[in-house]
Amino acid sequence: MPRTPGTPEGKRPTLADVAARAGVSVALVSIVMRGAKGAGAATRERVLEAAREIGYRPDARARLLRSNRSRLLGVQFGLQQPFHTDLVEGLYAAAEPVGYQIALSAVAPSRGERHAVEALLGDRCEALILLGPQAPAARLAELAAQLPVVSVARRLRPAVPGVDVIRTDDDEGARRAVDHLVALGHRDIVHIDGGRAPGAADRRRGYRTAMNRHGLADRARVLPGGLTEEDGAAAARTLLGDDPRPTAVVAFNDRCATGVLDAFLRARVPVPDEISVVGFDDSHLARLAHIDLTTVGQDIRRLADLAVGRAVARLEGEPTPDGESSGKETVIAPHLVTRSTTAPPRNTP
Amino acid sequence: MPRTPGTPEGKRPTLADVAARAGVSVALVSIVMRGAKGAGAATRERVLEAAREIGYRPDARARLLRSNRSRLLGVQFGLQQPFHTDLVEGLYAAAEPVGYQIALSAVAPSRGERHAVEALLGDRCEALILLGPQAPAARLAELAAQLPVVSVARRLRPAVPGVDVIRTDDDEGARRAVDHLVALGHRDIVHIDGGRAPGAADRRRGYRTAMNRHGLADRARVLPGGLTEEDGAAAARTLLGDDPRPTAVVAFNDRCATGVLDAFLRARVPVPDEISVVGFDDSHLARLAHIDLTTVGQDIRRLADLAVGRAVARLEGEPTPDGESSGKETVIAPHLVTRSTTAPPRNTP
DNA sequence: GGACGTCACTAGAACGTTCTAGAGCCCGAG
DNA sequence: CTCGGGCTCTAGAACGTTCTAGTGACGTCC
Repeated sequence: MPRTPGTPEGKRPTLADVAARAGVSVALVSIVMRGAKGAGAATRERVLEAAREIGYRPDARARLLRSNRSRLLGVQFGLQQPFHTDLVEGLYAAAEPVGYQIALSAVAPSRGERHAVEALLGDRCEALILLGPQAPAARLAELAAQLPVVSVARRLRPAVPGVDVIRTDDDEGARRAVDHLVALGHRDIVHIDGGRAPGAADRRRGYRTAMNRHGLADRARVLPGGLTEEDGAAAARTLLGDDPRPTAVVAFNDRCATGVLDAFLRARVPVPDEISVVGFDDSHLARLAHIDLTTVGQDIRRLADLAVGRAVARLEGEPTPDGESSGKETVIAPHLVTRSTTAPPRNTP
Repeated sequence: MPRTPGTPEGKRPTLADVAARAGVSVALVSIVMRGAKGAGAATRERVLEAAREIGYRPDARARLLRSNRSRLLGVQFGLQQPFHTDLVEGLYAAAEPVGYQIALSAVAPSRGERHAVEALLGDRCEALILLGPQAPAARLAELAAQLPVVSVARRLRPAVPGVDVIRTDDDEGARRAVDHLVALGHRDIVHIDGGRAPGAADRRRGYRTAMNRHGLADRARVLPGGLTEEDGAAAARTLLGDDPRPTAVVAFNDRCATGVLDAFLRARVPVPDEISVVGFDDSHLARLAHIDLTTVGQDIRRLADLAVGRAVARLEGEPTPDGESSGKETVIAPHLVTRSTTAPPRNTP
């Protein structure tokens, strides 16, 4: 087995090993490895060479232990949620340029939020970025007392002190979906909601507001849904039984919309000819050529950038302007992505 | 802001703080916190009480730094791959009872495997569990020289010294799919493959073997596919153009199969009446009521258990039996999950 | 020619744990 | 009574880093 020669078997090389080999002090090696100033060019090269030779790799933990900064952002996300995984990718990208690392902790059926957060805290993360957290406000407040907490995609009403919120304007998103459909000529527009999921209440409200605004209050109808394909399909089956069927559906999210699409397809109800469908999230799913779903896009890249930005701002000074730290909410405007699942209703008056 | 009183603002409590409060030595607190023996019942209670009062939480990093064990298993996975996320959940579950933690590092378009692994190594993981790694064998060998490496779902031919492999018998899986279809009466069975994806070659081979075995060698046909819905849909569209259409399709995985299903649905080709479809993985997707896909199930729970088991075995002794450590391969048998996308062909002779 | 800067480098103390020795105590066996 | 052995507990040294406070050596400025 290829093992670097000169290194005691099984023990990974440390600063001291590099220092010995390069004939300098440990402190100087530390300086070189960090790229800090205070080392001559020639020595620097010599140290780097020595490090390369024995395969030195800095020990992140020891490093963090000493410098009381871990430069670690803890991210809690749902393993099965496409929107979350997209977001995680954005977070990685956003954290690197500002010199932070991401520590991931997944929430899954067998692993609750509590567990996930405990792991992150044990890892000495400096701040927490929680994607769509379900924890009660009190718990979030408790966490915020210990370290900066950013909630992404979960609105907090009333605001929780110390918890920043980054979210898409769900309300506005649902309104845009309705506006789009109305502009196409639809009047019987139904909403399949997301139940108690984060953002669901806002989207419901946005839908109602828009319907009212267009004088369609009496036609507004909200069907209980959820965030999986299954929920969407179930709701769609309900719609299939209706006699004057609605001509358009605004679904809670893309997964839900996909379920709707599928149910219609199976029932031989052509989309968008007989019924239009709008999703929410603009996830990978929606973009697949064969689905090509009209949807409300959340600016994932921006959400991620802002989440990291807020956390970092809290960490690096930002001298808690008023009072203590009130918990700032940043709302991003969504945008409608028009694809092929929406069209004017068949019998436009 | 609620802050634990008695603690210096902004600094998290340490063993020393607990010790001071409980009036004992630091070492004793350490003993109590670890649940090690060597502390009296009364003192133990008193220490725990003190810890609770000031909100003490052990510092994982310092802990690991000292005891040269990190008890950390580094897991590399693809953010967008349902099969991987399912597996990750299983890994969490498998690691906990044996006293190990999981450190996650995601691979995404913007974040290559190299990057992901570097992060894990920096975190001082004791072993690496790589889900469907694409890295060249040489790279894996290099890693294996430093620490135990387990490759899940990627076969290594020839075996890489020091790298254990845990995988499903892809070959057998594809054979079972074909057997099932043949038993139903199908003869024109096409395979939509996974290109260069891990496992694809084996599934292709299994398909061919089974076709031969049933005397259908001349009807065997492999269409280039891939691992996304899009790939499946594209291949399905090709099939739609055929005049004597095949009566059954074995897709590389569930996502691919879903794409196939969708394309057929849109073309008004009823499944399974006119054509049967089999997937691979038995992912969440396949189980959705409205998809209800016949598929080849991989025993995810078992794969996860074994992966953790192999890593731990390497770590805890297992005195490298023969020679050095040859790299052990464990192959799990897949099972066919019959759902509603397969049926006898319409015109059974 | 002394005071002062700057530059390259170093010694040694942190950081928050765990671990190794060993100290003090009480109890029962001889 | 003494000895050994078990308990409970403690002091202090690790672990691999970074940071603070230097030490010399060499210029530069009046």
